[in-house]
Amino acid sequence: MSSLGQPSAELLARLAQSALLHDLDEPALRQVVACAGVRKVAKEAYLFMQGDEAHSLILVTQGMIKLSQVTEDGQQVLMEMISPGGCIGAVAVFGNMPYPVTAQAVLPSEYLYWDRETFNTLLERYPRLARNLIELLVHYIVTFQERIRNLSTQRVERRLARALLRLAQQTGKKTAQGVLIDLPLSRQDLAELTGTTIYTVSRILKHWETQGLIRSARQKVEVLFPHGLASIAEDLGGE
Amino acid sequence: MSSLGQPSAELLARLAQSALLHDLDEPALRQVVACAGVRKVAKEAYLFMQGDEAHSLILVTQGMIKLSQVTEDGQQVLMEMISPGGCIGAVAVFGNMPYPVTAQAVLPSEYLYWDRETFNTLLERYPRLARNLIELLVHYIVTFQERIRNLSTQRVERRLARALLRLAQQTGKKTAQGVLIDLPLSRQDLAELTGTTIYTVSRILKHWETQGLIRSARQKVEVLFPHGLASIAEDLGGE
DNA sequence: CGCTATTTTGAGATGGCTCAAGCTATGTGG
DNA sequence: CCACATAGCTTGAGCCATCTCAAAATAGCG
Repeated sequence: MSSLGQPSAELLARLAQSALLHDLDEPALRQVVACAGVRKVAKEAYLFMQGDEAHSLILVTQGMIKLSQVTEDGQQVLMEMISPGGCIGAVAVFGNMPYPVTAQAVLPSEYLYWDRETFNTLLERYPRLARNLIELLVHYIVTFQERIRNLSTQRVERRLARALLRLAQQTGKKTAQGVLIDLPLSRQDLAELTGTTIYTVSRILKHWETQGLIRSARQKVEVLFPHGLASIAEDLGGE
Repeated sequence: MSSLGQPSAELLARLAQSALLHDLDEPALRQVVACAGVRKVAKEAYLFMQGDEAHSLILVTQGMIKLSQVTEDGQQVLMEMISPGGCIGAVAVFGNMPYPVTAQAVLPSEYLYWDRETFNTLLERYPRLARNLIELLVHYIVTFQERIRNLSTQRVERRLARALLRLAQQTGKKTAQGVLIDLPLSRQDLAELTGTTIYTVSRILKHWETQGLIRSARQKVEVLFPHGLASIAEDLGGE
């Protein structure tokens, strides 16, 4: 394991803002970080595959990680895009099960990791850490409930609008024209994220493009008029 | 608050098997239970409404509680049926937010409850409790992920088959002919659970009934041939 | 500069929704 | 104890959002 050595103040400061490590006191934070390993991965690299035995809990510090699942019959479903500060593997590590998802870097990425036992020890030593973990899990639950609501009751166009808005907020980068979703994002990804097909995604994006709501290209979507998308996402008859 | 007084050994034994309280040592269990209140509610009664401020964490001991959400545009979605041993309110209490669901008893029910502060104190005192809570949340996440997969990739018939099988397993009661899902379960409930309409549910159930897979009546479904349902649920071309 | 992955487009099929009625247990008040 | 009211369920017909499949158009990349 490539250890951290002496973490920079800058890194510590950023870690102190992550969902997992926030509000730990200074020594606790240092101690927890000292137990972690670091790793860099190239774009496209897999951190682990669905079904792998769960060695470690991961905290993303750079890049973007895509979590997806395969159904029994081989269809892909994109569960989550994890940006820096986000956490991976909690379900597997604390549910004592193999990883339920496959994790793949969609950008060059960097992360800290703790192995199961190490983290469990830390968890008992620092109640705040347990607390953070609980809140993190709760946050996942709320997100998933929302997604279930959307899938159950909304049609594709609205689900797609919501997905884009969420991504734009999570990874958006201001440009001259609007907000660029700053990662390679294929039609395939969007389809797996919203429970539809690439054909439908393509048609809807095209439609929005002619309305000037977005601009899209290969693996790229730029939101030009978030308000317009929002009014599709929330109904109430925008346009 | 109506306190428990001296809990019966029988009750304690049952509590010791619940997801929330299992594997606590005897004194811890007693202490935790001593801090709880008890309450009984009639069939149809609401424990709380979506949006209410979250006072308490609830552990169901008798009956059956239905958790549902309303979307912004007023559509109902049934999130979960909680049977004895199950826990309610964790998301709200540990996410520091109002209840994200409405909880209604579908059978005469009974439950223990702890208020937020009390439980938080207990949580710090008994690491095992925190552990259980984490596992409980993880279990929710896994369940919800599965539901998202189903909604994203499977058609209604399969989703319905899966829902019935799960319910039969959770609350099934052996009868002469098969397994009766032992609670009032309307077409409406099934529709909200699987993201479809009562019309489609009705047609599918009817179809299955002519095949002898199930027997259904007003608010009632009895699974006669689970294997048949399972082969629909898993495809692989049963029949 | 040809290859391959991605995206678009078209045409057709269809699962599931909508809406409108009719049906049937169940319970209720007279 | 009956007749009516009601909540829950079924049924039919039409429609349409979305999927499927096939094929063409693009755009990076080696």
